[in-house]
Amino acid sequence: MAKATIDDVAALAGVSMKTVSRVVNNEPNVRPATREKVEAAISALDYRPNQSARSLAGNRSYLLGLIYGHPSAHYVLDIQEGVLEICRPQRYELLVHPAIHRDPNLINEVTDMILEKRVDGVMLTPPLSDNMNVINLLKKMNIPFVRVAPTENKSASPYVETNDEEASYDMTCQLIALGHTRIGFICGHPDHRAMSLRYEGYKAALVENDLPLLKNLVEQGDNSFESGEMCGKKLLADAQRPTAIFAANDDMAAGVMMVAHQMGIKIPAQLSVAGFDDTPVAHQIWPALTTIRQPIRQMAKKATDLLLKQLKGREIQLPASMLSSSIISRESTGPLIKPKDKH
Amino acid sequence: MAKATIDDVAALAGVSMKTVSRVVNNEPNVRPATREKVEAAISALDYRPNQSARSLAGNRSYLLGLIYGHPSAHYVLDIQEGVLEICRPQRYELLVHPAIHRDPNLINEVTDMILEKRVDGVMLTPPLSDNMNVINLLKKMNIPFVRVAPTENKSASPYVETNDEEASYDMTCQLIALGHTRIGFICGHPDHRAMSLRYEGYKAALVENDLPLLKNLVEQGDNSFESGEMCGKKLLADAQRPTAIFAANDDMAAGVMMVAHQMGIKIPAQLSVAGFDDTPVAHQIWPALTTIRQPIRQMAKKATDLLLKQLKGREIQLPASMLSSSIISRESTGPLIKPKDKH
DNA sequence: CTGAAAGCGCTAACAT
DNA sequence: ATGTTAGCGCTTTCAG
Repeated sequence: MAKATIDDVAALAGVSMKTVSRVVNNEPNVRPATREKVEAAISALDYRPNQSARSLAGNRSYLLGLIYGHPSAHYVLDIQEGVLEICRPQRYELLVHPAIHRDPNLINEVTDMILEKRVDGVMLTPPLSDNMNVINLLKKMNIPFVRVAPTENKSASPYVETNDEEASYDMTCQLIALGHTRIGFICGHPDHRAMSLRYEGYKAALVENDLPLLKNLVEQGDNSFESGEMCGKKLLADAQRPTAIFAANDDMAAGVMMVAHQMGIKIPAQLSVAGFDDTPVAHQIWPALTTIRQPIRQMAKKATDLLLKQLKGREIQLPASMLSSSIISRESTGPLIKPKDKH
Repeated sequence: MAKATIDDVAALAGVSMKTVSRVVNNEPNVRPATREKVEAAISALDYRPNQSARSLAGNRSYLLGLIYGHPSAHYVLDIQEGVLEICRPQRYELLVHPAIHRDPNLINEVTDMILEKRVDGVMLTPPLSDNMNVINLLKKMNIPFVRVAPTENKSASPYVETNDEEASYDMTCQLIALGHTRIGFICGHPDHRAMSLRYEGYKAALVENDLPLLKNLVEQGDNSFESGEMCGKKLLADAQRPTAIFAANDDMAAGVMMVAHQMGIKIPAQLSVAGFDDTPVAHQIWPALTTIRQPIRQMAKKATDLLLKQLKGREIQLPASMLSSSIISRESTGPLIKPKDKH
């Protein structure tokens, strides 16, 4: 059986092609009786509109582009599945594009996506949400786009965000409430601007609690497990070592825990460790890691929603949408146990 | 500036539309001089062929479908990026479809992908590589497909595979060589057929080394960390507990390690633990997990290559391709330390 | 509310 | 080696 076309359906239903088109696209101005007839014909023939033809005639591709640069597989997949959950029912498909941040070829590839694949809209995830080269290109091409968790130029496009800084502040306060005053912090990759907000939250909590910001308690990592190990080693080598370490992501926190284990430092009795992201490793590691969970999938869904609304020409009055992250308390953090004081 | 079309290019180059088409598609029978003229016009206008028009006229979508059901984000992303690496240069794009194994709606969704999105070819990853409903649908629809690591009906399509069973055999032998004779095994999800090959490898190694297959040393997990914890608890509660445990994936191995830590069992001094997959958790956990790494990305690349060859009508003489997995030895396994014998 | 006609930008088949 | 002619299956535009 050859694939049915819109003409076949029209013939079977005894209407014109255009009426079938109206039914398929849920357009108004079709009498219920006519609609039913057409729908019957559609299912009888198992008719499915040919996307290529729709795209060509309608000058729309029904394709969304996702450009991602995040190193974490879970983050990416969560975003991806969130997007699909929203766009599939509206007959939009997704083209995924892994991008290496700072890749000089990126601009070319994005141009290709727009000109050749004709994507109707684009989504950017961190750290690309802050990549001005891409943002400017998208604006120049006049193609709708949304960003997930941008930290800069927020007026450039609709976006969704989460309260990274606040969550980080809360986590730090929680450590302070447990009695910790020497709290180390491991910063994330400097290219990933959202990471610096996490550091801001840490600093704000110290200030709020009249704790000094000590330079030798802050190390610069790059989001990798290995950098967590290196920073952890430096922090823990200090005679006046911290009693708690808060890393800007879970991988680095896992690195700290690895080093602590190797040095025979007990967690959480002698050292509390906290991370950020709630990746799977967080609950699989021993002891299970206290961390912060971002609403990744919800952000992706909301962002897709904003993007599709743009495509449909609706003005977006509220370009931003804030979704909350939450602290997940596990076993890697605990109350400060004072070392025996000298008498 | 409006987007240039093939007519614009033809006009500028002073040739016919068809000649431009020939150049764009790298077809033969174009004089070098003509080709150059056309290429000059193409770059002058920054012309990019409209995919929708190509698809409609050529009755091809230049779209590949990836249907995945694997629970691990890294596995999926690795596959996805491997596919893109090969298909992008050939101007094919990828449509991703997360599928819940055994979802009754799956057949409908796949039908949609084929009929509506008109994908030219499909790739199936485990455990969908063995899903006969999908395989039969694909055959009925007469659409080319490849499978990654199928375990059954290997003649149904071209495929790529890895030596799971052999790797599992090797790992078990390695544990035996370290002196272990009571080696526990945690099986994977029964729906995931490749998992049972890992069990076969374990059994084969026991037989080869004249070791008994003890029922109370084998537990049934479901690939999750939590099931690893449960099975680990059962195995370790035994008075005659195993001195080594081999889990069919890393998540379950991590579960065993968690339980061991909680019970105060030292790894690897009192218990060796091995996993399978080399997920990130394997090297982030303490002590780092001995495991097996599959050539996921290479399998995806090879599979994409096979699929594209099919699409181009070349007969595939060698439908299968075997890529080797390898053992990654880390700190979670070590020699058997005999408990002090009673005198 | 419904329909007829005219393309969208390409490729395929067949000239030349 | 190059050009001509017809569509592909829809949406759009404009008429009724």
